Amino acid sequence: MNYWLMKSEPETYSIDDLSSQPRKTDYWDGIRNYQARNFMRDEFKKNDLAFFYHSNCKVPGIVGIMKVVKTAYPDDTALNPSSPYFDTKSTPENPRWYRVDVKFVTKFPEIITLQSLKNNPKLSKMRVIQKGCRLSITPVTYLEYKEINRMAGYMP
DNA sequence: GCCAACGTTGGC
DNA sequence: GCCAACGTTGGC
Repeated sequence: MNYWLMKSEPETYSIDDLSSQPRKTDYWDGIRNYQARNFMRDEFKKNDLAFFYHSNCKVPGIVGIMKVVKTAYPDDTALNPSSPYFDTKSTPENPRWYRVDVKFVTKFPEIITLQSLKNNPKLSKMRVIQKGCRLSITPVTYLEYKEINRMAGYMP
C-alpha cells in the first residue's frame, strides 16, 4: 500500500468535481510529466490512497483523500487532436502517457493549507513543500499520511 | 551530449 | 499578474 499526493488546479478540476461524479469515480488524466507518469505507471497500486491537493489558487493545500481504483492504462486524451492534452508523439502502439482511475474517499472539513504543512516539523521532508516543487504527483510516507489525517481530524 | 532558449508550474 | 524554478526542445 502506497500513499500519494496529487495536485490539481481547482478551477480546472476540484475535489467537488470528483465527489459529484456519478460513482464518485473519475479518470486522473492529463499528466504530461515523466516523473509523475512513472509514479503512476510503475508504482501506483490498486487501493493506494492519495491526498487531493488544490494548487495554483488563493489558498493551496490538501482538501481530501481519494483511492486508486484502477491502475495505469494509456491516457487516450494524448491521441485526441482536440484535447488540450494532445501529444503528436503518442500513438496507440506506443502510448507515452498514462492515467489511473480514482474514487473520492473524503473531503476534509477544513483545507490543510500548504502553510500549515510547512509549519509542521513532522512533515519537513515532504516533497510538496520543498521550494520549487512543481511535480504534480509525489509520494507520501505512512507517517506523513497519519499526521495529516490527524491534523484534519480524520479518523478512518 | 551540451546548453541556450523557451514553455510551464505554482506560490506569492 | 509576477517571476523563480524547473522541465523540455532542438541546434550544434
